[in-house]
Amino acid sequence: MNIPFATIERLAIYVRCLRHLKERGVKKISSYEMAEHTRTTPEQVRKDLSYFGKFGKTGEGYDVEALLKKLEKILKTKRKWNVAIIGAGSLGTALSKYKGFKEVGYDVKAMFDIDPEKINKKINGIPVYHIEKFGEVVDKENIEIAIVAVPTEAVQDIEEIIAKSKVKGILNFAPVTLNLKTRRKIVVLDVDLTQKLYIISYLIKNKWEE
Amino acid sequence: MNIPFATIERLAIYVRCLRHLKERGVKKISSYEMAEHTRTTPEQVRKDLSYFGKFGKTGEGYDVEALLKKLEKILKTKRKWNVAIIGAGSLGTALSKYKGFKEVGYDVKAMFDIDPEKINKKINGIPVYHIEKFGEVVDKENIEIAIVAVPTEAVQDIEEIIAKSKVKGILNFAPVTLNLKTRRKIVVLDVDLTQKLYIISYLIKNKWEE
DNA sequence: TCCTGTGAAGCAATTCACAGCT
DNA sequence: AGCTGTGAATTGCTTCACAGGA
Repeated sequence: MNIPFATIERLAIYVRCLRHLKERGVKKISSYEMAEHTRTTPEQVRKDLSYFGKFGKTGEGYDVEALLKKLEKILKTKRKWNVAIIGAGSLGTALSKYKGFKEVGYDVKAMFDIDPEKINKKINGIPVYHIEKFGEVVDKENIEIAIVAVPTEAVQDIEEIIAKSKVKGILNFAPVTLNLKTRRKIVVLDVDLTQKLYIISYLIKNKWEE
Repeated sequence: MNIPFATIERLAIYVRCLRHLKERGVKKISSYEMAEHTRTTPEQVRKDLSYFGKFGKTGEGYDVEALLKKLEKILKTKRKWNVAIIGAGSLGTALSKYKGFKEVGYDVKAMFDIDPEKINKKINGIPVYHIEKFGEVVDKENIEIAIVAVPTEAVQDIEEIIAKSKVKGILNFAPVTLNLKTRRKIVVLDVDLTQKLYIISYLIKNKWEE
């Protein structure tokens, strides 16, 4: 069966939600309550889950802890992932401080830059290497995911370096489409902050002024 | 006609792409080239544009500058927007430094926090206020968009403050669903960094290990 | 009664295929 | 020949509606 991408996106939100519920000691939850917490509908919640199995009890709802475990397994989120951040500027540094990553199993093992002032020092305890060492460090530290946080001008220079490395997935904050010339499949997800603001502007205009 | 949300999302990417092309002095572009630059298909590009009018010349393609202007107008991106950042931690600070925003017309006018060490000082030239002053500053500075960059624990405290203010749109970096109890429509867009990593993990697993 | 799980229906988005312009 | 613009076909996603278990 083909699982909708939108379902995967929501699954990640369900995991987040279930974690919060577990922390607060909530034991049971229905698809109705879940939907309220995640801006969707109960039917959607049930349908999303149904792609992967039957996790609920009729008339009762879902067991928070059990469902969380199942979803984490589906998303492969239970195991640890080693991450590198390319670009030790303000965004890269902010991301390296982000506690949320480590809490859920994403461990930033290395940062990369070209500024000699930054190289061979540590930022928040994370070693900063020259970008030339990327492939080498990726191998040594078993890094599977790279976060790209470099300015637009620098993207060209790092595309080839990434393509040649063994990295499997990229979270890209640079506002350009990465052009990875490689036979391997590399998963790329874009986070374009400016795009989000554009969309907000459009939605404001169309919700407010008509 | 009802315009697909996915179309709006792509429109923002087209704008970004056209800006780059314009800077590089490119005058003409076909839907085929556009598609290559934006990870989509030529048909999709043409269909997206067709919701808003006819911008191309048969057999020739699109005029980069003219198309850019049209799309900017559609997205209301040509006019200026005043923005506030709530949370002067590392993420908020990184966002305040982000040059991309100002370049495209989003002007960060104020930041908010509760830490007395930060209040009444400036970060990157932007004044930091106590969150209590939020409504007041929003009015005075004509702020329409708020960027939420506070830790999860702090979200509860700011939800009501935002709901009461005149803000029209929110870009939310906190990994929780905002619960804005207000009659007004406020546009909320979430950027959940952890969610993105979850999705990458899933996609890696499903592209690589089967 | 309350809530899950799921085929079927309905709706939305994408892709196809081609007419038509230059 | 080359490329746009767009109805029609197709694919994909969501919502409906209800059977069935506790």
